[in-house]
Amino acid sequence: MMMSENVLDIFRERGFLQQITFEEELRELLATEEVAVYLGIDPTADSLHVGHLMGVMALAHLQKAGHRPLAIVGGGTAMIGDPSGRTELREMLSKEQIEANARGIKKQLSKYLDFTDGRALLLNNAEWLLPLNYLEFLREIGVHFSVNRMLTAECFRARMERGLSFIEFNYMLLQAYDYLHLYRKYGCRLQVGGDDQWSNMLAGADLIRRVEGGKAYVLTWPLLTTASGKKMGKTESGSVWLDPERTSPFAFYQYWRNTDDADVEKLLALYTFLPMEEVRRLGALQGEEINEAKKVLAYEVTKLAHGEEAAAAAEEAAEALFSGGEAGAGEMPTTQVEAARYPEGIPLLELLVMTNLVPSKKEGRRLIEQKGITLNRQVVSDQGLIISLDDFKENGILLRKGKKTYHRVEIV
RNA sequence: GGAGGGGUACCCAAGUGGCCAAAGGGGGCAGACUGUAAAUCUGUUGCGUGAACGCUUCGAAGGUUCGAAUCCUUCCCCCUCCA
Repeated sequence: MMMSENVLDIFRERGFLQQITFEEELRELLATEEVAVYLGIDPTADSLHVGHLMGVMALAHLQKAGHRPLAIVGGGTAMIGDPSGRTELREMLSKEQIEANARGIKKQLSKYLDFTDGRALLLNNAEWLLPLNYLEFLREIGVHFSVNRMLTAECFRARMERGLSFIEFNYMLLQAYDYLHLYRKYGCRLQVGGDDQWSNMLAGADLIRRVEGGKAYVLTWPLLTTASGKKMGKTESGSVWLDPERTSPFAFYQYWRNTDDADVEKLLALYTFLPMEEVRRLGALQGEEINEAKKVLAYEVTKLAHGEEAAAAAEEAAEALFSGGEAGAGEMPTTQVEAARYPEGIPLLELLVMTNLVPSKKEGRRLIEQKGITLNRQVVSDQGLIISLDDFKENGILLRKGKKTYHRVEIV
């Protein structure tokens, strides 16, 4: 296999490297062979969210470099719940639920990975975890684990304070077993994941060594928080999803567009495929100019997730809205209201609640009082405002909450 | 199983009979300033068409009282120490 650049270098340069085992050996391996690489994904919903994207990008880089991604949805392990980084017992999912989620996830992964001819695989670990026999498992796998050692692992230590159930304690064994299984069946020799998975992943590589005498590697990337300390992909209103039904491409675009100055370069490196030269150039822009970089970031990431057309539309809509123009009707959340139900016109407060712009009328009143609501770009000051049906233009009316939240209302 | 401590709003945390829809902080939302950034400052932060008032809310259910987050009873959950 011929490559000009080792994936590890790409990883390092773009910020995907936190910890790694046997770096030189792994580098050599990645340079000379096609390696099957394991990434675990939690199937807690039928869609990925931005928090998953780092792993997806990592796999994409690996695939581009000629390797074979194995994305594993933890159907079996989701029935247990990973204690890492959690303070409470995770909720468990039903089998049907997990299968449905896996289908949704695969569809999204296909935008980043090539699944044709088995060049990448999406597997459900329930397939090999469910048939396990407890006694056999203990004899085969359990013997290789030292409780003393496990307790020293960071992921359990944090939980010692609050208490850890036995079922959660077993999570490490199962994930280790996954790796072993993939090693046996697919010759998988690299597991990648977020740094919180480090001990679980090491346990797997260890198990492979003990049981099969095989050599397997582990690589983690840093856990990302934004400059303002939030988890990547989380907003106040919840996760930013890849599913356009959950997070519209416009909202998705805006999420990236509103990146902290300090994060732009890092995010460009991690979440786009732009050459690093370009990433650095954009990241170096100062003051107002860095907005250019944010636009590129938003456009590129949206393009990957939703396609070029959607990205362009989102960009255009944003441009129009923030520079005072009118955006196309399809690019922002829209609510349709039956005219017949409001012969007298529609009270604005009701509309605000209806569109989910505010959770209650009380909150709506507060917003109006604080000049936070705009109707067709006019600040509203009358809390009792009733919008007459004549005010609806061709495109309906445009509500704005604060500076960035837009919502269109049409009558039908 | 035994002994002790504790469950208050989105989170942390005060409050131990009325002045409590509940201090303070964090977070959120909005405004000003800006660049759709950050920082800062201001306002706001249970619901009901403003105030008054009403309704729901201090783990759950009952009870005492003119009046309960606060007192009593039972139950549930969490933590610490012991076995």
